[in-house]
Amino acid sequence: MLLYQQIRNYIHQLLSEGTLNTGDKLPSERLLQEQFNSTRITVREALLRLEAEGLIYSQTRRGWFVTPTKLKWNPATKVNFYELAKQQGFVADTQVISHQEISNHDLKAEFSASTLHHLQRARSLDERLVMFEDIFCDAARFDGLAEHNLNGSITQIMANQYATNVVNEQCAISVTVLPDDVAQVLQKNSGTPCLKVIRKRFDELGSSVDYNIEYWLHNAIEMTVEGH
Amino acid sequence: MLLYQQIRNYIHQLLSEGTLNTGDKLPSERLLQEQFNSTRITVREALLRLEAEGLIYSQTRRGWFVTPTKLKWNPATKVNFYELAKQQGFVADTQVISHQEISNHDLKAEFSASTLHHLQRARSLDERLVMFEDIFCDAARFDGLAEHNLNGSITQIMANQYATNVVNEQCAISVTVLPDDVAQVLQKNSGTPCLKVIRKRFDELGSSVDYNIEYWLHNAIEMTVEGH
DNA sequence: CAGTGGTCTAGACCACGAT
DNA sequence: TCGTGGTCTAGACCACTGG
Repeated sequence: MLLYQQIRNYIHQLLSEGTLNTGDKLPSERLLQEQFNSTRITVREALLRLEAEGLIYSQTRRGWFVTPTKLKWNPATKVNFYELAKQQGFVADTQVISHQEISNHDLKAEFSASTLHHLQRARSLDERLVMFEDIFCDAARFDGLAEHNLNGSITQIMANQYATNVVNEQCAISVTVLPDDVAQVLQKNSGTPCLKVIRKRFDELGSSVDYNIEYWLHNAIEMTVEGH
Repeated sequence: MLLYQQIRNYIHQLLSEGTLNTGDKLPSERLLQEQFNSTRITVREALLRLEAEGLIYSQTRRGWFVTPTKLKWNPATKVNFYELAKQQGFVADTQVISHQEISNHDLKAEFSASTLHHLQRARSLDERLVMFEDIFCDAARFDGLAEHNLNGSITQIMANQYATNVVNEQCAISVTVLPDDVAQVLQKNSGTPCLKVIRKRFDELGSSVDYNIEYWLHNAIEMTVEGH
């Protein structure tokens, strides 16, 4: 059998035995290298595949760690992130990265408005950064948005402060890697795999409420969808 | 800037310029190595990230190629795979890998039946293998299933031959890598990233019709979901 | 300070694909 | 037969983390 597969199987075994548990640190690359009489290149080959598999993740220059349980999320419901996380035993947190109004946007197909809010946020579960989002919405319609607490649910602010309710939404979900600027915010290497979710949300009249782009660490989330 | 990022950017540029188009073969690893005065390890670092990004894929010992357009698929509708593919300009195909009846299954939670059909199929778009699925259903309820053409829509067979209609379904979607046996069927390396979709489908009475596990090449599919 | 992962060099052998 | 990607060796230097 291939050497990197042997190493991979070895880690698999440590995981299934319970020798390694959620959040634990793996043996260092150099230790594994010695143990298998191999080289770091080959050890990393195994570790990178385990990462793609969603079982482990790395923290730059700190080590490799066992991935915690995934958050189960249904994109077709109006989610309250905090509530959802709490139900599943996580402590959630949100931080605003930036907020500005932009006038030359390329979302003409979505918004007739010339000026949009552009809000960037990052979210974490149990202190672990797992998601980054860009939120775009009509600046005139949601005038003074920044005066509210942008760390919580935007949906709730829209409902309570602006009498705007989301009744419909479309998601497009694909697998890709974090863009470089997002990777930096989430303290990941550029090239880290992720789940990209583009959400368009509409009100009762069928006009756009907001347009969101979410990047989830692929090993932090599992999506559920119900049909019919 | 990092060398492997330079190489990655170079390929990005070839793609956006249109120098490289859908299905085209990339320059060989050794050619890129010379061009950047580097080594194959570093070139592969760049190529593997482009693969994770979904932009290119490799065919063993044939080369690296530009990924075709993704199939857009809504898991919450009753899909006819062929129809969907045709609408989007693909030629679809299905092949049965194996079919057997199993009696000691670990789907007790889903099926009270002691014996199940276990059908394995692979599907391709434009001759490119993109999906593998395991289908489980009650052997007694769908007695003689194998006598029908299993290359087409199972949903249709169930409706027409067994008066069974799916009215409800639950999907769980996550990112992982192809299991080794699946990778072999799809002619991929073990460790290739994929989208794993587990679908449970129910009839009017709320009992399980079938239980499917689908593995999609992550760069072959984009999912859409509508809510409310 | 020592230990870690991130990046990189300069080679090598192999099995398989195309021809 | 020759070119390709797949795997592997045996080192190296760097920037950062943690004690």
